[in-house]
Amino acid sequence: MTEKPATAPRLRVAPSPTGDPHVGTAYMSLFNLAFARQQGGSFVLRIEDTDRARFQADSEQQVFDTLHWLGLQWDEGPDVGGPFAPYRQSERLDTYRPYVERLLAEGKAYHCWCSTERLTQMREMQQKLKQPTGYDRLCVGKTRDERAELPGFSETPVVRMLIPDDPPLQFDDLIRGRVSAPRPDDQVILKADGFPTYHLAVVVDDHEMGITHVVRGEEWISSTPKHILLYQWLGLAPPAFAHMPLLRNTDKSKISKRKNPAARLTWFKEQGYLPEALVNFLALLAYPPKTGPDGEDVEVFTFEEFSADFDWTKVNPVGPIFDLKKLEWLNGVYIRELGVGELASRLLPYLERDGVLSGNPSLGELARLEKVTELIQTRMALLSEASALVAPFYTADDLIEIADDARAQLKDDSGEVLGAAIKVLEDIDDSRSGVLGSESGWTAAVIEAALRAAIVEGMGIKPKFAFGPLRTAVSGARISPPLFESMEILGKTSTLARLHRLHDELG
RNA sequence: GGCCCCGUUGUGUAGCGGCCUAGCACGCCGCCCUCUCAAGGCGGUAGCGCGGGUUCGAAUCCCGUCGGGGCUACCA
Repeated sequence: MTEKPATAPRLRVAPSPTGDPHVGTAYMSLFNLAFARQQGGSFVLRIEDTDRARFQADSEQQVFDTLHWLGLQWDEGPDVGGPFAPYRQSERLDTYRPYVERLLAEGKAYHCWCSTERLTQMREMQQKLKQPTGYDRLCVGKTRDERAELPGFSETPVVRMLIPDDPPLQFDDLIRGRVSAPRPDDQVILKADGFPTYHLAVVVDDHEMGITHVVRGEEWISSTPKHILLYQWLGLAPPAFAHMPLLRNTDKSKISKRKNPAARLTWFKEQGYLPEALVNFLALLAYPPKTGPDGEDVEVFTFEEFSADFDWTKVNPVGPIFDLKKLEWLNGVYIRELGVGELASRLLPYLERDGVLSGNPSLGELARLEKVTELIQTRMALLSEASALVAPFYTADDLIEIADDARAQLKDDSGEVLGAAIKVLEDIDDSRSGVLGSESGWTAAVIEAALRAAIVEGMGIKPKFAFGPLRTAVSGARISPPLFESMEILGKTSTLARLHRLHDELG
């Protein structure tokens, strides 16, 4: 690990393991990382697992996997360790305890024995009376026994902040400038189960871990006064804050897994998005692209390029709608930029998943895949789209199924066209010739010339209708990779078998 | 309800008082290329929420209004 200067910034992302990793976590990680790298600082991954009710055991590993997949690498974290370990809040309970004791001793916090039922009732009443909601301080200044006399008592107390009359309600934000926030109520900082709430844990850990910049979603603006108050009470210098805009669903609400499948990070991999395309896309949300030499926007770029001149003040505070259209386009751009071999190997997991290839393809199958990949590289927006295009090349000749829409396009003369094609293709010599001899007569160019001569010129049929039936016979589909190249890859025997099959069927 | 954040074409953005008859990209539409579909090339469509100010001049500044969003938990 390289040595960081003492003044280098330290940033963190702090997801909670409560289910499928959220796209917002990747979004926050990206901006945190961009700044950390630019400044030669550190990026920390901390797991905020203080909510034992929503905790999901496999979620943490999924966070690791998805962020790794995206190439957003952290310097310190639960899996890689670091000077401020542990990086799971559930393992840091002893760290929080003295802070709570101190606040209690200094009268800045107090025990509260109010039951959940009483609290709920109180809140409902406040809402009904259109009063601001907030704890009514029934427990302030009372001992356990005094409180136990009153209704709505719970044996296990929580600890609450005693918010003063004049709490700090403004702070400076790197993105928004001077920001105001609501007056907090007496927030719980230690739950009945002994776990801290987010508000206490985040302040303590950010301090203990030397975090200099707190970058998080806009949803936290209203909680920031509580955090600043805690910093003040504990005599700590608060970090710099940057509140990122929230990603939105199409209806402008905060992006959610229920309304938007793209809120789940794992979804992108399933769908066949490239991680570099997703990262690029995320960097375009609420952030302007650079301008090229001709005044054009440069919208395709690497993380390094993004990081190089990243600037918080350029972040747009308006929450962008997460619209997949541009991401699909970007994905296509990245697919086209890949080397053919690289693309083919990235296709493998999808082809296996869709049953096109086995998990252990033969050398011959792989060689063919590379040839096919070349044909379909410009024909995909998503990696998962390859399966349908590739499948005919790995299907036995007598198992090619003719799709309904392809069959519907066959015309009365399709049989004759197929017959003519068969006749002329049979005459092409596909034997390897010459001593150096890798050349065969069975090439796309030769095939095309023969077919054109026989059908287009010989029969006077327009190319579109001349080749349609052949495409259907060879691929079983209305849309396919280029026909002549496909025939070359399939080989003479296979091509003729498929033509014969449809020809015979049409009578 | 209260408090807070925000408001440029369908989407992402540029614009920071005159260079704006508002630029770029994606999308969409059309044309070209063409064996299908893509890719590629060319062209087109569409926007400053509204109302007041300030100013010689406002998308840009101020106020109001409307609209959207967030928070308002012993969730993060």
